[in-house]
Amino acid sequence: MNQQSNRKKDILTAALSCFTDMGIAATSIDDIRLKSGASIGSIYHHFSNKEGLATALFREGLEGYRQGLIDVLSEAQSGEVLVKGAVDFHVEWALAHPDKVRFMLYAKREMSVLADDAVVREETGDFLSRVKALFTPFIIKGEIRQFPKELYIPLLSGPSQELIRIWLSHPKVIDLKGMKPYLAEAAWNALRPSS
Amino acid sequence: MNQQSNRKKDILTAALSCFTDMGIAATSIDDIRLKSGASIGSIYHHFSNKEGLATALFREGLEGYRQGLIDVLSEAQSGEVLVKGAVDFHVEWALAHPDKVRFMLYAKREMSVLADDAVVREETGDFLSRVKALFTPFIIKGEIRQFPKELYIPLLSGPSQELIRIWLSHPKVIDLKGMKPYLAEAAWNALRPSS
DNA sequence: TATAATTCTAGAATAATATTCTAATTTCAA
DNA sequence: TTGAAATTAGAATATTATTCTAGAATTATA
Repeated sequence: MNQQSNRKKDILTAALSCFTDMGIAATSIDDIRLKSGASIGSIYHHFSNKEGLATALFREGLEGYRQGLIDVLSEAQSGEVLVKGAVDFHVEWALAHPDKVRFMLYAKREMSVLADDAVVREETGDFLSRVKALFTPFIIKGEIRQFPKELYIPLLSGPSQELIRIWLSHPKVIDLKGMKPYLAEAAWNALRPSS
Repeated sequence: MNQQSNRKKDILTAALSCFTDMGIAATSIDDIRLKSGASIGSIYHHFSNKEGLATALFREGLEGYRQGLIDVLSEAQSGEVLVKGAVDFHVEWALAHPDKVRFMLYAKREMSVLADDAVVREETGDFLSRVKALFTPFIIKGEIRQFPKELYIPLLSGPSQELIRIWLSHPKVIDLKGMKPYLAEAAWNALRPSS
């Protein structure tokens, strides 16, 4: 039970590493076999195929990010702390897991168009509901401005997300950590009441 | 000379359509052959391989977007018009070319890690220089706030970009066009002096 | 206009790679 | 201890990308 889990995790780790280095299309199952030490049969036992492997990685990353964000948001006592805390977490997560971010950002939809969207959609729906529940009280209290609901995520994380994207391409040039205060301030300015 | 160009364009069009419908990984050269009417030999005559085809599509899209943006920015007479015009163009371009946007957003880095980055980087550098030249006078005049230079693009287009991303996944649910005023206002608030 | 050179097209032949399949081996519960 | 289930292995097969050779179309040159 332990050996098995490790083997599965080894495959995921090797795959993420290969995907990061060479891109999904360019990494062969054999590359993953060599790097993970698993056999072809073992890889196909644990994952349906290359796409299934990519999907598993994607979901694993998403799950970690979402759980962390919910934890941070749950503790906020004011609208400002909520918003700035979310931005801070977002950037810190990227700094801590650059490979996962790169993979999730660039490799996602590539693999197939719908995949198992049933499950992914449900998880996404749950996540959005939970985030909404954490924002709502502050909107009602007037600490956060009211917007059409689809705008909250773009206003909150859009600039951070865009800077992270640039940072992934030019890690040496961009001081992502140093930009955190600006990003937090910008998000708060966009979401605070009036102006 | 005319027949040839058409053939090449037909291949690009068919490829974009296949990539949009099934994803890059899942479309075979044979799919592109069938949809374009070109032979395998012809496809490989015009493009080095599947990745080269994707790269050509990516560059074509980028070129169109960039040229259009430069045109819009060049006419702006004030900081506010510059910023809001840029956001407006960005969103309108997505509305007009959803397939290209989807492709560029999701399919890009997938294909290979560096590809012909020499050329792409140079083009990107030129583009950024030109954009910078259009912003600078307004920053000097004090109509646009001074920031670390890597922040302008995220603050300007981050929220729009993020909403577009969501819109591509849920086109029926999101009223992208209707959100334009909010996005323009948010960008202007982020970039205008003081607050 | 004739003809050489170049570009383009075609599809069969080949190479690379993904996936399946059968047979062990290991793990775990009874 | 034993048998069922899970896991591993790698050879066999299927799929797909790419190359190659030959011929058709176009363009340039005389």
